[in-house]
Amino acid sequence: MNIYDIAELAGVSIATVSRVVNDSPMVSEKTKRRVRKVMEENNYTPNVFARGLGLDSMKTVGLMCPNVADAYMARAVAYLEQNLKEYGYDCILYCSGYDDEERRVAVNSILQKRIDALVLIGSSYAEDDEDSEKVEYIREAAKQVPVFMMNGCIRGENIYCALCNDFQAAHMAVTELIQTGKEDILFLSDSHSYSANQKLKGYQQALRDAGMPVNEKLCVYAENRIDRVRDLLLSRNDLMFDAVFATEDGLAIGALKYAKKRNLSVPRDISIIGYNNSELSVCCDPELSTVDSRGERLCKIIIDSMMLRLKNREIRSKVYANGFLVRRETTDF
Amino acid sequence: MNIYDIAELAGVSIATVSRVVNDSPMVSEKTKRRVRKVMEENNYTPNVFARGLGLDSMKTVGLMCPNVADAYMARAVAYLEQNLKEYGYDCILYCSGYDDEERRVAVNSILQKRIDALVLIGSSYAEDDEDSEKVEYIREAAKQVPVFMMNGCIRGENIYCALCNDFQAAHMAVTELIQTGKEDILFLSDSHSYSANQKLKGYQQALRDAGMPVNEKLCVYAENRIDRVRDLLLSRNDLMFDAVFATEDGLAIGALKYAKKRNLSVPRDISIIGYNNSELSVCCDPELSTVDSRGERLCKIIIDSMMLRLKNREIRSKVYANGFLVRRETTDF
DNA sequence: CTGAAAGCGCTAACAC
DNA sequence: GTGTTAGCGCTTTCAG
Repeated sequence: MNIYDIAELAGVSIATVSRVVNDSPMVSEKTKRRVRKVMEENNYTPNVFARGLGLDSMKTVGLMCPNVADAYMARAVAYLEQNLKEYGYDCILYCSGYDDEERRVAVNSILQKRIDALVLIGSSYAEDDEDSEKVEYIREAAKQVPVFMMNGCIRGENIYCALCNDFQAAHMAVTELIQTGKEDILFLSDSHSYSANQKLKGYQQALRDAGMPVNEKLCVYAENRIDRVRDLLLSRNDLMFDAVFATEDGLAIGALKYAKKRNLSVPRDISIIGYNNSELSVCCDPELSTVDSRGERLCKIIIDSMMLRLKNREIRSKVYANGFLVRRETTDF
Repeated sequence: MNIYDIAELAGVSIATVSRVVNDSPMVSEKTKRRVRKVMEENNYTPNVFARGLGLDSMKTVGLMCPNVADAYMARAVAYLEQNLKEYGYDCILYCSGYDDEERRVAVNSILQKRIDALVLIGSSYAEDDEDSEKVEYIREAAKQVPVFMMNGCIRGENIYCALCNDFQAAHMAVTELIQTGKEDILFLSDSHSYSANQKLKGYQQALRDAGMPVNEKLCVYAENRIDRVRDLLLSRNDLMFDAVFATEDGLAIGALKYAKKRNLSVPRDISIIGYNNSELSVCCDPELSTVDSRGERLCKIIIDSMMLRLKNREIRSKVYANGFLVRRETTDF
């Protein structure tokens, strides 16, 4: 059943049918009704390919992230998909992995689908060094479609970024720790992404602002796996700390497991703050204080800007949201 | 840059270019090389829409689930996407929500994208009553594309199901509980899906097989939210139980929180078993014994069958995988 | 082994 | 308001 069939059955031309499909105002209500009736009776739906060919768009946006199995990204994808759908856009999903070459390939593949916009989810798409050659493929992509980065930041034409102000959030969280009397605060991270580095800077600045020393040794990196983190901390007898600021909830829980193994009381002997306010943070015991990094807010910003951008309106190329601390049992307050 | 440009530059006809693109054997290696060179030099990629129009396929599969933010579904989506990509298929993602009407709409929307296959993730797509009118829209969809159900089961032409043998898994888990001397085992669930009902039957059968009574009161349903479950159990003073078999890890953790609040020792006073072997199960304290419901295995089965099916081979319409118990601290063993 | 040409189903400019 | 028609870029007979 195609447009010709409908046209014939309705006794009009295909142009008219097309107009009805696109709800053009230049068709009389009467014919519209008639054509619509035929379409419904025959359960007609326009062929998306033909439509795409003509319009060079299929109303699809590409969603790309290193790994949807990650809770943070999954939440973002869920939110974006949900809302994009309401604007009539479908999503094609692409998990790129964390490897640079894989990513380049992934972006090129997804571009071939003639998506209307691309959103890159997660801070791993941007190294700290904004001008790195490594992200040239993203600038290249932006020549074809508008690129939206969630928690990443690359300066460039047609690239739009929405980020949590990680510096501010980390500063706030660490300051909180300091105020409860903690003196040796461990910075625990699993990455050197732009975002992770912002958190590090916030951590360091908070210490300086409080007139405390910044001990390089207290900055440790570990794979984001609970058992690994626990074992690593257990093995580092050289480290003395009475608080942990982790850049991911998973890391924080690793620290919690470490504390338990060491028979340390939380938060008395050791306070812990995580990041992302994920489901994990309420599973553990005691429950984890954590920074809410405003995932939903960022998604919303991205969708709103995208819709404006697709109408060729001017939009801001960089928007921040402030994180806030969710206080639970792993900190005093 | 389209097929005509390439044809001209390579000094051949568009038909030949098309053949090269599709790696047809009826082109001499020599011309193939020449054409390929031109394509690469000009960075040519065929227009997917035009291609779709001709082939009536864009090598895309539709992935549908109620909610990707759910860890189980996110993992499934991640796995499927990853592997489908290797076969040259892209994924369009559609989160349908849990409402019946939404689902119907979702399936129809996704079908309009002319996907090559549809996979329905999660047991919520199938009610226990296999012949329910409610799932007619799925049978309807199967008339257009092969439908693959992960953990759902509907009998029908062109519908293929891969499921965890939840009956067996539940039976095994509950039997384990019984063997450690537990007598009042609570069945805790959040749904009446096909899958949830299989678990219930497994639970009941295990009790019967052990010559124990099946107490209807010990079968409770709650929303899958840690705090809700905890509060619900706290409020049910009429319930006496020394073990919990939960159909989701989240529910089990709710029970764990309940135990803690009540100052019950786990697993001595109360043993707990969850379901899905999710990340949550190792976050909590003590760590959760849980049924591994073989998500990856099911995904793999689905992909393998899909590839066969798309080559018009015969495949089995229903395949089971057996679950197994991951023993951790919430049970004795 | 290669080329010419007829679609695929729709949009949009143009004519009436 | 409505119809005619020329594309959109590719696949696929059918000839040669």
